[in-house]
Amino acid sequence: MGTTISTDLIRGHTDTIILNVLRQGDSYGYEIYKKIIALSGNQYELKEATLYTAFRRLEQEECIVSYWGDETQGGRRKYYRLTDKGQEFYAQNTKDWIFAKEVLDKLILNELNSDKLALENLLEGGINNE
Amino acid sequence: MGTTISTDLIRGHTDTIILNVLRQGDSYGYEIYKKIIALSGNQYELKEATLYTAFRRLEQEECIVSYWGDETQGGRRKYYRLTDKGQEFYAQNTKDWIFAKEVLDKLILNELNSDKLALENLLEGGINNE
DNA sequence: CACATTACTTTGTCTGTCAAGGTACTATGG
DNA sequence: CCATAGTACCTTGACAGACAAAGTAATGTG
Repeated sequence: MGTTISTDLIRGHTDTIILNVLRQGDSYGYEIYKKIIALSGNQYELKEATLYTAFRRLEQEECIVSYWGDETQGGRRKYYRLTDKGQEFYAQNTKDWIFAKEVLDKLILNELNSDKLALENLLEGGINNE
Repeated sequence: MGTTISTDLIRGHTDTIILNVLRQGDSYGYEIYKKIIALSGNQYELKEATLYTAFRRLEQEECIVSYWGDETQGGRRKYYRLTDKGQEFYAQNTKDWIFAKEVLDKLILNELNSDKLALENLLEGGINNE
Protein backbone atom coordinates (compact mmCIF):
# COMPACT_ATOMS: atom_id res chain seq x y z
CA MET A 1 0.00 0.00 0.00
CA GLY A 2 2.32 2.82 1.16
CA THR A 3 -0.53 5.22 1.57
CA THR A 4 -1.67 5.28 5.16
CA ILE A 5 -2.79 7.81 7.72
CA SER A 6 0.04 8.54 10.10
CA THR A 7 -0.41 9.50 13.73
CA ASP A 8 0.56 13.06 12.94
CA LEU A 9 -2.03 13.47 10.21
CA ILE A 10 -4.81 12.40 12.55
CA ARG A 11 -3.62 14.40 15.51
CA GLY A 12 -6.14 16.95 16.66
CA HIS A 13 -9.01 15.25 14.85
CA THR A 14 -9.87 12.44 17.26
CA ASP A 15 -12.22 14.52 19.38
CA THR A 16 -14.11 15.68 16.31
CA ILE A 17 -14.35 12.13 14.96
CA ILE A 18 -15.79 10.84 18.24
CA LEU A 19 -18.28 13.69 18.51
CA ASN A 20 -19.40 13.03 14.96
CA VAL A 21 -20.17 9.40 15.81
CA LEU A 22 -22.15 10.50 18.87
CA ARG A 23 -24.25 12.85 16.74
CA GLN A 24 -25.95 9.69 15.46
CA GLY A 25 -26.98 8.77 18.99
CA ASP A 26 -25.54 7.57 22.30
CA SER A 27 -22.94 4.86 22.07
CA TYR A 28 -20.30 3.07 24.14
CA GLY A 29 -16.54 2.79 23.80
CA TYR A 30 -16.14 -0.45 21.97
CA GLU A 31 -19.02 0.32 19.60
CA ILE A 32 -17.58 3.75 18.81
CA TYR A 33 -14.26 2.06 18.13
CA LYS A 34 -15.88 -0.28 15.60
CA LYS A 35 -18.02 2.46 14.06
CA ILE A 36 -15.00 4.63 13.32
CA ILE A 37 -13.31 1.78 11.48
CA ALA A 38 -16.48 1.19 9.47
CA LEU A 39 -17.03 4.92 8.77
CA SER A 40 -13.51 5.19 7.37
CA GLY A 41 -14.18 2.29 5.02
CA ASN A 42 -11.70 0.15 6.94
CA GLN A 43 -8.98 2.70 6.14
CA TYR A 44 -8.36 3.91 9.64
CA GLU A 45 -8.32 2.51 13.15
CA LEU A 46 -8.44 4.88 16.08
CA LYS A 47 -6.54 2.97 18.76
CA GLU A 48 -8.37 2.12 21.97
CA ALA A 49 -5.87 3.91 24.19
CA THR A 50 -6.37 7.05 22.13
CA LEU A 51 -10.13 6.65 22.30
CA TYR A 52 -10.33 6.34 26.06
CA THR A 53 -7.89 9.18 26.58
CA ALA A 54 -10.15 11.30 24.41
CA PHE A 55 -13.26 10.28 26.41
CA ARG A 56 -11.63 11.58 29.61
CA ARG A 57 -10.69 14.82 27.88
CA LEU A 58 -14.12 15.33 26.33
CA GLU A 59 -15.88 14.58 29.62
CA GLN A 60 -13.71 17.06 31.47
CA GLU A 61 -14.54 19.70 28.86
CA GLU A 62 -18.23 18.81 29.21
CA CYS A 63 -18.57 17.93 25.55
CA ILE A 64 -19.93 14.49 26.49
CA VAL A 65 -21.51 12.87 29.54
CA SER A 66 -21.36 9.18 30.46
CA TYR A 67 -23.65 6.70 32.15
CA TRP A 68 -23.56 2.95 32.71
CA GLY A 69 -25.96 0.86 30.67
CA ASP A 70 -28.40 -1.42 32.50
CA GLU A 71 -27.20 -4.65 30.90
CA THR A 72 -28.49 -7.34 33.29
CA GLN A 73 -26.58 -10.02 31.39
CA GLY A 74 -23.17 -9.65 29.77
CA GLY A 75 -20.42 -7.13 30.47
CA ARG A 76 -21.12 -3.60 31.55
CA ARG A 77 -21.12 -0.86 28.96
CA LYS A 78 -20.41 2.79 29.56
CA TYR A 79 -22.45 4.97 27.25
CA TYR A 80 -21.58 8.47 26.13
CA ARG A 81 -23.99 11.22 25.16
CA LEU A 82 -23.23 14.39 23.22
CA THR A 83 -23.97 17.61 25.14
CA ASP A 84 -24.96 20.97 23.70
CA LYS A 85 -21.45 22.15 24.32
CA GLY A 86 -20.16 19.11 22.48
CA GLN A 87 -22.39 19.91 19.53
CA GLU A 88 -21.04 23.46 19.37
CA PHE A 89 -17.49 22.14 19.66
CA TYR A 90 -18.14 19.76 16.78
CA ALA A 91 -19.57 22.56 14.64
CA GLN A 92 -16.55 24.77 15.26
CA ASN A 93 -14.15 21.90 14.58
CA THR A 94 -15.73 21.14 11.22
CA LYS A 95 -15.30 24.78 10.24
CA ASP A 96 -11.67 24.61 11.33
CA TRP A 97 -11.16 21.45 9.30
CA ILE A 98 -12.64 22.93 6.14
CA PHE A 99 -10.49 26.02 6.61
CA ALA A 100 -7.35 23.98 7.33
CA LYS A 101 -7.96 21.88 4.22
CA GLU A 102 -7.98 24.96 2.02
CA VAL A 103 -4.85 26.44 3.54
CA LEU A 104 -2.99 23.12 3.44
CA ASP A 105 -3.98 22.60 -0.18
CA LYS A 106 -2.30 25.91 -0.95
CA LEU A 107 0.79 25.09 1.11
CA ILE A 108 1.22 21.48 -0.03
CA LEU A 109 -0.27 21.38 -3.53
CA ASN A 110 -0.18 25.08 -4.49
CA GLU A 111 -3.86 24.65 -5.10
CA LEU A 112 -6.95 26.71 -4.74
CA ASN A 113 -10.06 25.13 -3.33
CA SER A 114 -10.53 21.73 -4.96
CA ASP A 115 -14.23 22.38 -5.53
CA LYS A 116 -13.38 25.56 -7.39
CA LEU A 117 -10.86 23.68 -9.47
CA ALA A 118 -13.35 20.96 -10.31
CA LEU A 119 -15.75 23.66 -11.39
CA GLU A 120 -13.13 25.45 -13.47
CA ASN A 121 -12.17 22.24 -15.21
CA LEU A 122 -15.78 21.54 -15.98
CA LEU A 123 -16.54 25.01 -17.29
CA GLU A 124 -13.47 24.98 -19.51
CA GLY A 125 -13.43 21.42 -20.73
CA GLY A 126 -17.09 20.53 -20.69
CA ILE A 127 -18.52 17.47 -18.97
CA ASN A 128 -16.69 14.26 -19.69
CA ASN A 129 -18.21 11.23 -18.04
CA GLU A 130 -15.10 9.26 -17.15
CA MET B 1 -12.16 35.27 13.47
CA GLY B 2 -12.42 32.01 15.46
CA THR B 3 -11.30 30.00 12.50
CA THR B 4 -7.59 29.39 12.70
CA ILE B 5 -5.18 26.55 12.09
CA SER B 6 -4.21 25.00 15.39
CA THR B 7 -0.87 23.40 16.09
CA ASP B 8 -2.45 19.98 16.00
CA LEU B 9 -4.00 20.45 12.58
CA ILE B 10 -0.63 21.40 11.07
CA ARG B 11 1.34 18.69 12.81
CA GLY B 12 3.00 16.35 10.39
CA HIS B 13 2.66 18.77 7.47
CA THR B 14 5.57 21.13 8.11
CA ASP B 15 8.14 18.98 6.33
CA THR B 16 5.92 18.73 3.27
CA ILE B 17 5.28 22.48 3.28
CA ILE B 18 8.99 23.25 3.40
CA LEU B 19 9.81 20.76 0.67
CA ASN B 20 7.10 22.27 -1.49
CA VAL B 21 8.68 25.73 -1.18
CA LEU B 22 12.08 24.30 -2.11
CA ARG B 23 10.61 22.74 -5.26
CA GLN B 24 10.54 26.30 -6.64
CA GLY B 25 14.29 26.61 -6.12
CA ASP B 26 16.92 26.91 -3.38
CA SER B 27 16.06 29.24 -0.56
CA TYR B 28 17.19 30.20 2.95
CA GLY B 29 15.46 30.06 6.32
CA TYR B 30 14.07 33.51 6.66
CA GLU B 31 12.92 33.64 3.05
CA ILE B 32 11.18 30.27 3.40
CA TYR B 33 9.49 31.61 6.52
CA LYS B 34 8.13 34.59 4.60
CA LYS B 35 7.19 32.54 1.56
CA ILE B 36 5.06 30.17 3.61
CA ILE B 37 3.11 33.08 5.08
CA ALA B 38 2.57 34.48 1.58
CA LEU B 39 1.64 31.06 0.10
CA SER B 40 -1.03 30.62 2.74
CA GLY B 41 -2.53 34.00 1.85
CA ASN B 42 -1.44 35.34 5.25
CA GLN B 43 -3.56 32.68 6.93
CA TYR B 44 -0.77 30.73 8.50
CA GLU B 45 2.60 31.38 10.08
CA LEU B 46 5.01 28.50 10.55
CA LYS B 47 6.99 29.58 13.60
CA GLU B 48 10.74 30.00 13.23
CA ALA B 49 11.57 27.48 15.96
CA THR B 50 9.46 24.90 14.15
CA LEU B 51 11.11 25.76 10.87
CA TYR B 52 14.67 25.33 12.09
CA THR B 53 13.79 22.13 13.93
CA ALA B 54 12.40 20.83 10.67
CA PHE B 55 15.55 21.82 8.76
CA ARG B 56 17.66 19.69 11.13
CA ARG B 57 15.27 16.77 10.72
CA LEU B 58 15.10 17.04 6.94
CA GLU B 59 18.89 17.34 6.66
CA GLN B 60 19.39 14.26 8.79
CA GLU B 61 16.98 12.35 6.58
CA GLU B 62 18.85 13.63 3.53
CA CYS B 63 15.77 15.27 2.07
CA ILE B 64 17.61 18.60 1.85
CA VAL B 65 21.23 19.76 1.82
CA SER B 66 22.51 23.13 3.01
CA TYR B 67 25.30 25.51 2.00
CA TRP B 68 26.29 29.02 3.00
CA GLY B 69 25.60 31.78 0.52
CA ASP B 70 28.52 33.97 -0.61
CA GLU B 71 27.04 37.26 0.56
CA THR B 72 30.06 39.57 0.73
CA GLN B 73 28.03 42.31 2.37
CA GLY B 74 25.22 41.83 4.89
CA GLY B 75 24.43 38.87 7.11
CA ARG B 76 25.20 35.32 6.12
CA ARG B 77 22.44 33.15 4.68
CA LYS B 78 22.22 29.39 4.80
CA TYR B 79 20.59 28.02 1.71
CA TYR B 80 18.75 24.73 1.41
CA ARG B 81 18.43 22.56 -1.68
CA LEU B 82 15.93 19.79 -2.29
CA THR B 83 17.54 16.35 -2.91
CA ASP B 84 16.15 13.52 -5.01
CA LYS B 85 15.19 11.77 -1.82
CA GLY B 86 13.40 14.93 -0.70
CA GLN B 87 11.49 15.06 -3.96
CA GLU B 88 10.33 11.47 -3.49
CA PHE B 89 9.41 12.21 0.09
CA TYR B 90 7.37 15.20 -1.05
CA ALA B 91 5.59 13.11 -3.68
CA GLN B 92 4.68 10.44 -1.15
CA ASN B 93 3.52 13.03 1.39
CA THR B 94 1.17 14.67 -1.10
CA LYS B 95 -0.38 11.27 -1.81
CA ASP B 96 -0.77 10.73 1.93
CA TRP B 97 -2.38 14.15 2.31
CA ILE B 98 -4.89 13.54 -0.47
CA PHE B 99 -5.71 10.16 1.04
CA ALA B 100 -5.99 11.55 4.57
CA LYS B 101 -8.30 14.31 3.33
CA GLU B 102 -10.72 11.76 1.91
CA VAL B 103 -10.75 9.59 5.02
CA LEU B 104 -11.10 12.58 7.34
CA ASP B 105 -13.95 13.96 5.26
CA LYS B 106 -15.74 10.68 5.85
CA LEU B 107 -14.96 10.64 9.56
CA ILE B 108 -15.69 14.30 10.27
CA LEU B 109 -18.28 15.31 7.70
CA ASN B 110 -19.70 11.90 6.67
CA GLU B 111 -18.78 12.98 3.18
CA LEU B 112 -17.52 11.40 0.05
CA ASN B 113 -14.77 13.12 -1.90
CA SER B 114 -15.65 16.80 -2.25
CA ASP B 115 -14.75 16.80 -5.93
CA LYS B 116 -17.16 13.97 -6.52
CA LEU B 117 -19.84 15.86 -4.62
CA ALA B 118 -19.23 19.00 -6.64
CA LEU B 119 -19.59 16.96 -9.77
CA GLU B 120 -22.77 15.29 -8.57
CA ASN B 121 -24.32 18.62 -7.67
CA LEU B 122 -23.48 19.98 -11.06
CA LEU B 123 -24.81 17.00 -12.97
CA GLU B 124 -28.05 17.08 -11.00
CA GLY B 125 -28.73 20.79 -10.67
CA GLY B 126 -27.09 22.20 -13.76
CA ILE B 127 -24.55 25.00 -13.77
CA ASN B 128 -25.47 28.02 -11.68
CA ASN B 129 -22.91 30.79 -11.75
CA GLU B 130 -22.87 32.01 -8.15
C1' DC C 1 -10.86 -26.04 28.07
C1' DA C 2 -8.22 -23.00 25.25
C1' DC C 3 -8.85 -19.08 22.49
C1' DA C 4 -11.18 -15.27 20.41
C1' DT C 5 -14.11 -11.54 21.25
C1' DT C 6 -16.38 -8.09 23.86
C1' DA C 7 -15.65 -4.37 27.03
C1' DC C 8 -13.31 -1.44 29.97
C1' DT C 9 -8.90 1.12 31.69
C1' DT C 10 -4.10 3.16 33.00
C1' DT C 11 0.78 4.21 32.57
C1' DG C 12 4.78 5.56 30.30
C1' DT C 13 7.07 6.76 26.00
C1' DC C 14 7.69 9.34 21.96
C1' DT C 15 7.49 13.15 18.84
C1' DG C 16 6.43 17.64 16.78
C1' DT C 17 5.33 22.38 17.84
C1' DC C 18 6.57 26.55 19.71
C1' DA C 19 7.42 30.14 23.54
C1' DA C 20 11.22 32.11 25.16
C1' DG C 21 15.54 33.23 24.87
C1' DG C 22 19.82 34.29 22.53
C1' DT C 23 23.48 36.33 18.80
C1' DA C 24 24.77 39.56 15.12
C1' DC C 25 24.33 42.69 11.35
C1' DT C 26 21.85 46.55 8.60
C1' DA C 27 18.80 50.28 7.72
C1' DT C 28 16.17 54.31 9.18
C1' DG C 29 14.12 58.12 11.54
C1' DG C 30 14.54 61.41 15.16
C1' DC D 1 24.48 59.26 17.34
C1' DC D 2 21.43 56.20 19.05
C1' DA D 3 17.11 53.66 19.45
C1' DT D 4 14.21 50.77 17.00
C1' DA D 5 12.76 47.66 13.51
C1' DG D 6 14.01 44.41 10.34
C1' DT D 7 16.92 40.65 8.50
C1' DA D 8 19.07 36.35 9.58
C1' DC D 9 20.58 32.66 12.26
C1' DC D 10 19.96 29.21 16.30
C1' DT D 11 18.88 26.21 20.86
C1' DT D 12 16.48 24.67 24.93
C1' DG D 13 12.71 23.23 27.60
C1' DA D 14 7.79 22.64 28.19
C1' DC D 15 3.64 20.73 26.61
C1' DA D 16 0.16 17.86 24.65
C1' DG D 17 -1.77 14.13 21.93
C1' DA D 18 -1.29 9.40 20.13
C1' DC D 19 -0.56 4.91 21.31
C1' DA D 20 2.15 0.52 22.68
C1' DA D 21 1.87 -2.32 26.32
C1' DA D 22 -0.20 -4.07 29.95
C1' DG D 23 -3.94 -5.28 32.67
C1' DT D 24 -8.97 -6.81 34.33
C1' DA D 25 -13.19 -9.50 33.57
C1' DA D 26 -16.96 -11.50 31.23
C1' DT D 27 -18.97 -14.27 27.27
C1' DG D 28 -18.98 -17.20 23.25
C1' DT D 29 -17.05 -21.02 20.45
C1' DG D 30 -14.61 -24.92 18.51
